[in-house]
Amino acid sequence: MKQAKELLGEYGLRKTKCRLDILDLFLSHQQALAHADIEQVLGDRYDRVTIYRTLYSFKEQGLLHSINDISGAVKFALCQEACSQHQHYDNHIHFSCTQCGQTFCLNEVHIPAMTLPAGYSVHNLHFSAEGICKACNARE
Amino acid sequence: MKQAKELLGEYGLRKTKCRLDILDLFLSHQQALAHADIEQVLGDRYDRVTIYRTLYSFKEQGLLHSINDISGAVKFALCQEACSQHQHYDNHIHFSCTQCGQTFCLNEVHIPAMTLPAGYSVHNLHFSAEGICKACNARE
DNA sequence: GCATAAATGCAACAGTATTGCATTTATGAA
DNA sequence: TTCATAAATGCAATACTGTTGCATTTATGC
Ligand SMILES: [Mn+2]
Ligand SMILES: [Mn+2]
Ligand SMILES: [Zn+2]
Ligand SMILES: [Zn+2]
Repeated sequence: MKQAKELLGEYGLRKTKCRLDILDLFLSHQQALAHADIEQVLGDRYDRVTIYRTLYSFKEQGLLHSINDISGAVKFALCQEACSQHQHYDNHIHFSCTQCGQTFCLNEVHIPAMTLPAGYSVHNLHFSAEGICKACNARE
Repeated sequence: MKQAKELLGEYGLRKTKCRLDILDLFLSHQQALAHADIEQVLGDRYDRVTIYRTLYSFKEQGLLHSINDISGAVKFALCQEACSQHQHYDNHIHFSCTQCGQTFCLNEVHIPAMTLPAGYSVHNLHFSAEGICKACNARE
């Protein structure tokens, strides 16, 4: 797995303590993270506004994509493919576990093609599934 | 189209002025409505908290379903099929227009079947599309 | 090391949603 | 129709989420 430091370089982002720590969080977790999740871990070290702005910068540069979670919360996750500030390629499914509340990117499941009624121009598709995740199922 | 009054009766909801007016709004609009939309029309007549609680009651009884709109706003729309307080059957697509900001239920487009990786139990699927709606396309 | 632009921290603010409680209202039974 | 009761409402207070402006600090290239 790539180091936070070199990733920031690749994406044209300055290497600050806050950004390194936030990116490390994402690199060491498989799940999507909300601002509140990050604040819980790093809130005593960095201002909440800075965390917001960091997430926004990361998304802007194609390092993260945002997820409008089924719970209503906005979450963020690492982009898997070669996303850049010009184009995102995150056409995968998001799975939200109703038991543990975590959200995962299912990068291996692609969004199927669809035909909408005439008159509608589609620019983006978002597909999310809700249920019990792997870990919670295994725990029973 | 059914009258608001008889609908409230069918769904076991008391017939109050507020509920009748809010339900009338939904019956006379094809689009999904956010709390703010309703408040804009009825805010001088009913308290905003009452509007929140009305929407929640309607959803609870299976009269409305909520949509986590791509814009981040929570919107509500009439359930089409025989939804009840026990079970919702709203497995259709939601279309959000990036131009006019409106959200529509595309009840005629059903969500295709999908296979998720082993270990995940799926209980609900949510599919949303983003683009230019029929009306906005026609206007050009 | 230095100049500069970018990033940060802090305060203020706006929008959205929730809770508690007193008052009002809809409903079914008398 | 009246009445008792539970449900619905209005209002105030509060919490949560996100944004903006500005002074200060920091990373970066020279
Ligand atoms: Mn994702
Ligand atoms: Mn719908
Ligand atoms: Zn889980
Ligand atoms: Zn439109």
